[in-house]
Amino acid sequence: MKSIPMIRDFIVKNKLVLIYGIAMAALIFLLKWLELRFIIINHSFEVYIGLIALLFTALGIWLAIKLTKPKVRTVIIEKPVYISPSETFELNEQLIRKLNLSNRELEVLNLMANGLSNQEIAAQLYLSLNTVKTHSSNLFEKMEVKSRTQAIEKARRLSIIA
Amino acid sequence: MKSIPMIRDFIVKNKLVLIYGIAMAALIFLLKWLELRFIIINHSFEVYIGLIALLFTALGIWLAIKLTKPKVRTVIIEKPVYISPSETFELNEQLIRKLNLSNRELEVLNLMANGLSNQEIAAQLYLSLNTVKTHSSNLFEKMEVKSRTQAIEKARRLSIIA
DNA sequence: CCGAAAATCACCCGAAAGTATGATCTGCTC
DNA sequence: GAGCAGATCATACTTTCGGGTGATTTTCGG
Repeated sequence: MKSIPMIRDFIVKNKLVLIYGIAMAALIFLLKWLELRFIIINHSFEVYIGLIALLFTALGIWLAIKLTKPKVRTVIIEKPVYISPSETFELNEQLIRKLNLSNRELEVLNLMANGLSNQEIAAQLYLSLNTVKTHSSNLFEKMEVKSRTQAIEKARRLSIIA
Repeated sequence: MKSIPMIRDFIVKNKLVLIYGIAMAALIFLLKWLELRFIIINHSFEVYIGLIALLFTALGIWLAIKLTKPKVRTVIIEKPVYISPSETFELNEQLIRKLNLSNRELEVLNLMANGLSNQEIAAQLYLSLNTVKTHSSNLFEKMEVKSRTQAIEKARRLSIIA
């Protein structure tokens, strides 16, 4: 019969829940007992409710903390990945065409990816700051991103830039 | 993806909460049944108590989950190294060590490189916006850059991030 | 246990980034 | 020549970033 091992397995897996359930039952019966014992506590009803609330809040906190998985120390694993120096990188022309990025927008994108600010890009391309902003705004809209860092990340992911 | 352990963790947590909720309900209904069967007492009172207990247990769980510091997870740094690595490799090692970036700073750097805003990084790491700013400021200083895009670019160039 | 480093958070402020809108100007095509 | 898209620039505005400073708490090695 498999039922015995299954039951044991169930018990092991749900040990905490079972323990808690039993504790719950005990607590509830204790409360019932208290209630019966001090049946004349009409005046301290609010105190009673408050105690219940406090108790069960603590119980919830305890439960959550108890069942939250143990803390794990942060470990830095340095994992060297050797890659070939041969430039297998190809600009994804098709993708660029699909995104419908203009030349200027691509230039701006590349300079962005090199860490240049809008002001520096403007100087590099002999444009005004406002023009760079316009290009970058249009770029973000076409790429469906909301910031230069997202644009850089997506462009790299799509192999639009090196 | 770093998010997967967190998602799994979230699911696990909720599963436990659900299990607990069901157990609670079962216990309460059992109690009610017992009460109806054998005792004649004011009904609404126990229902009220039960609801209070449920509510505040949920509150406790929520509080604990919300306020508990997230467990730190492993930071895996993949370092692509080009062939003829005898010098480049050492150089990167030295640079990384010389830059003396802390774990948190590296985490922030990686999330930055994924295009996240400071606000999003704060949410991801369960930090305040101010803390993320502090980390990024320290990061920029250590890396000798002046903006997040420069940090991303330099980190890529130095193979500190993928 | 103590001190240093790391991590956390707060407040203020200026700079940069990003949004929205509109206006020229140019080159191309129908 | 009309229409159109790209490029250019502007103004005005909101949001985000980054620097500076100071503070408390955690963590960890000696």
